[in-house]
Amino acid sequence: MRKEQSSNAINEQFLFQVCALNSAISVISGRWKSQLVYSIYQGNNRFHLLSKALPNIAEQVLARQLKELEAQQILLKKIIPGTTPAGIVYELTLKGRELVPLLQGLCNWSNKFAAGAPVPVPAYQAGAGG
Amino acid sequence: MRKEQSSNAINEQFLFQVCALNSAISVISGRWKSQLVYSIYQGNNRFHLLSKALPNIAEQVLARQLKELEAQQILLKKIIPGTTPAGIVYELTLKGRELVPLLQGLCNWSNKFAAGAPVPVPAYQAGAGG
DNA sequence: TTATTGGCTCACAATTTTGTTCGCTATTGC
DNA sequence: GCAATAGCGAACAAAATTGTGAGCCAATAA
Repeated sequence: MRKEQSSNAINEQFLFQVCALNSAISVISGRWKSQLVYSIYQGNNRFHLLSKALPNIAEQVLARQLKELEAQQILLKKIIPGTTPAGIVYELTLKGRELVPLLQGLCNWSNKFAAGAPVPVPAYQAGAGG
Repeated sequence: MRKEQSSNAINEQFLFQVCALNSAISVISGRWKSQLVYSIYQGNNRFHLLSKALPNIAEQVLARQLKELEAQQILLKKIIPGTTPAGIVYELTLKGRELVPLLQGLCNWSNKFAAGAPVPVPAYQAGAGG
């Protein structure tokens, strides 16, 4: 549970006020979270599909992270009628869908500068070999 | 210190392998971190300037976060010669500079969907009033 | 009757992150 | 001799996140 008056929580709130960037980061920064968003985007829109796509995640953790993403309005749950036990489909909201290209941007950025990747050279240096 | 063999650490590594997205998230997700990148980008390139820009951060925490950002090659330190005590300038690397627009994207995304913001309406619904 | 399915909730333990206290460098100025 | 400056490092405490063990629902198949 949150302490609300801890320095930690106060600093978090402070950052939220400084720039919405920090709220965005806090939304996507939990373990599994952005990967879940991306997995759902790819069509793994059921609990067991996500479980299969990310074999290391415990079901309890999966449930918790999904719940948080729902609270943050990144996704929503829809009950599939006439199934037993009732199945649930996870769908990205507009907010969630618009997050995806940003995540892809981060992915590309990370790949570009990964260890072992060819060193990126600024344009004005490229070919300036002597 | 890291435990390396904890489920937590193993899962983190697992996600790093699934997609570079997860490495990117782990780079920017510490408290203060992306705000520091942005502050440096805005010209607060000295320790005391950052301290002033973010009055709530403890100096030791600031030092630690800067050190981590340096280890992740987001920024680098340059000693100002002939000053006493020796001053240090923080500069974004290419990797750091290319992170900035992604952070701005996250900021815009967050603002767009913030509570109180006008509800974004998909194009095909806009004006479909009957 | 018991196991199985799909999706969870709750409480607690393990781990990690964040903040705090103390101290250090080395020079200038009072 | 002592404070101030600019920038930290180490060790520890507080808080937050993540993982784990147990169990629940309600129908249906074995």
